[in-house]
Amino acid sequence: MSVTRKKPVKASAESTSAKVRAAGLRPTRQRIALAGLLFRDEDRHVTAEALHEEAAKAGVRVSLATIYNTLHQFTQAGLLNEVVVDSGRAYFDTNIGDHQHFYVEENGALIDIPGETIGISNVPTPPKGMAVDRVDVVVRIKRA
Amino acid sequence: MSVTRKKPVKASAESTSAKVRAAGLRPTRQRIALAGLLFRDEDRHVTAEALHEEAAKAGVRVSLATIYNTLHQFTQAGLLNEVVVDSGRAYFDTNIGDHQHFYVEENGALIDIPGETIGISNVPTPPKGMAVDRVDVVVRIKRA
DNA sequence: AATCTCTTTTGAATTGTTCTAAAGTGTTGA
DNA sequence: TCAACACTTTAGAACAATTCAAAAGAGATT
Repeated sequence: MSVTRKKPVKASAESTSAKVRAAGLRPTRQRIALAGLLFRDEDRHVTAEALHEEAAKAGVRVSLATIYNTLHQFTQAGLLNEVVVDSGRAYFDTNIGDHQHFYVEENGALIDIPGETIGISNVPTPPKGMAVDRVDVVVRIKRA
Repeated sequence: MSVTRKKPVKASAESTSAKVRAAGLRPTRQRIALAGLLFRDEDRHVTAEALHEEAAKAGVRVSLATIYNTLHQFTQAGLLNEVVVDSGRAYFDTNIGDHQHFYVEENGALIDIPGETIGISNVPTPPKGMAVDRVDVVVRIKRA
């Protein structure tokens, strides 16, 4: 069977607002604008700094503090996932489904690996009283 | 069959010195002391800050900058592995063999998972011109 | 011991992120 | 519609982790 690649529908301003509201957050100018940038296209990966610049280029005036607040709120609301690949900066991923990443250490680029690609088996039972939150797989790649 | 758990031999001052030298580094007082702390016992995980404190308690005077230098040099020499589980601080692991980790987000603890436990299959081919450097698996756990 | 090179150190500098207090804005009910 | 309130945003300070730079110190080699 062919893999069903969900082509995201270009979100309208209204649906973006609705999405923010649905997340339990007030649809403020900033949040709507950032959601618009984040969920407009294909799945994407951003750092706070990168999104800040992108917003600036798009003519949206948002403070860096708000970028951080928003990224965390969206993450908490399940709209984003945080990806840990670098001790030094945080990446946020609009793809909240089960999947993994290639990480190009050289330039900090992240590339999605569809969730059904890699097989992970025999994840051991956590210590008493603990439960698995999630299993992260990062395939670090470099120039051949 | 039973898993062969290599019980590390208590490294002598001489062998520690030799280990540092073998790594292509001058066996200075600081490096020998840090190697002594790091490779004395079982496999262990440290942060720069933690090792700094530990050294202080052990009566070894080493600057934090040297801790960082040394951890990186040891890593580059293949004596340590860096583990990325937290965008915020770097962990170093004296276990340089193939294995994975449980990561307790709550308190930042790392727990080794023997390399032969988890099965990873079908790691996809990296983009043209790239090669897999390594595959990291982190099992994030939390209080049940 | 002289010399050369590699190391360590201190403290400043950077980077990424969070905090704080004040000003601003969405929402609600009269 | 507007007041009133709670939630947000903002600028800038504060922080934490790490790196850098210049000068002093210490192995190695002769």
